[in-house]
Amino acid sequence: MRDDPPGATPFQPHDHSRCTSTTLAHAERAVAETGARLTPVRRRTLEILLEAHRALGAYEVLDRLAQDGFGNKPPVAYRALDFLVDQGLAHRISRLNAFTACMHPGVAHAPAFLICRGCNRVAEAPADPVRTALETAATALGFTVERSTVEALGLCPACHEAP
Amino acid sequence: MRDDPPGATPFQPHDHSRCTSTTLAHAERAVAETGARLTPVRRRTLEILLEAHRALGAYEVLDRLAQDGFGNKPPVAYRALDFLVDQGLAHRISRLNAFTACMHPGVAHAPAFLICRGCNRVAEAPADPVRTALETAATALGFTVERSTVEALGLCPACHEAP
DNA sequence: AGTTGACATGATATGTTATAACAATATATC
DNA sequence: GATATATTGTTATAACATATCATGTCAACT
Ligand SMILES: [Zn+2]
Ligand SMILES: [Zn+2]
Ligand SMILES: [Zn+2]
Ligand SMILES: [Zn+2]
Repeated sequence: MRDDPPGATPFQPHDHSRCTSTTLAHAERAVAETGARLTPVRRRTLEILLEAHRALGAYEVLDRLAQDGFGNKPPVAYRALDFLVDQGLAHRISRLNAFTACMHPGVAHAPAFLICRGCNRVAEAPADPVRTALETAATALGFTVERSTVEALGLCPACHEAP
Repeated sequence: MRDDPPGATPFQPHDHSRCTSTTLAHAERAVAETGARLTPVRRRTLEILLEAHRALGAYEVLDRLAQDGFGNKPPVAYRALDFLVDQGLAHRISRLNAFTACMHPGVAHAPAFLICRGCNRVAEAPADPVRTALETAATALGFTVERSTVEALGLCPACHEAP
């Protein structure tokens, strides 16, 4: 479980190495519980995402993996990324065709993503009210929502001040 | 301006040829007002989207354009599609990397898209409450939203009954 | 009518993102 | 240790998107 101050996001300054190690430690446990394995490629892929703190394209991830001696063919990256997404350890940012480490692993959540066009960082915002509103709109049309994507593009606090 | 019954979507049965011709007629006028031109490729592209009533990939559109004697190279489709999106006559569905004709042209709107995984049709749902909720969540983190994407995947009324 | 400039289209080439299919290897289970 | 299952590696290709330059079209101005 994370012990970040409430409202912490990649936008605020924070102890990043701790942010990374805490999440990795959680991942080990969480994955084991499901019977799956956090193998070297998968673990390294998660580290890469955590180090970046922004959305990375699959091929950016792949380059780094290859540098570390793992395979250098697309499926290597896509498989690891898909695994992390399935396990709730990473998210796919549809708008960017890219991936980012989850900042709240272990907590059931379907966040809204806030994508800063200044610094490219991505934060997760609580989206329960958003999804409720979406459900309501969909239900009015007889539509049953199974999964949904909520992404906002704009400016984070830091980039807002220094454009 | 459209005169569909309120709540009409591609999910309900409707007079589709009318749906198409009404929208095209509107497009002619709306585009002219902006000083732009609804050229043959552009018009045909809009027709293609309207006929499909679902999201089409750029290359699907391109194939149909080529069959009709237009160019068969990617930029032909992408330029026409980008034009329609700029004019508010079509929308890009991020999740599908695909495009769909706007069902409410002329009305300022930033809809939520309801994507049926059964029949692949796409409907637009009013999303004002959704965006308000998103703004609220973003503002709480000091984030300024400029554009946003709201897309839901699920089942439309028809596909819900006949799976 | 001829010139000009803005817009639009055509064509070539390339870049980017993603998956299918199969072979090789590691790991768990009996 | 034999068998089944999960994982990784590799090849090849599909699908999506853009940069760039050449050519054509049209309306405005002189
Ligand atoms: Zn998350
Ligand atoms: Zn920023
Ligand atoms: Zn629309
Ligand atoms: Zn359906």
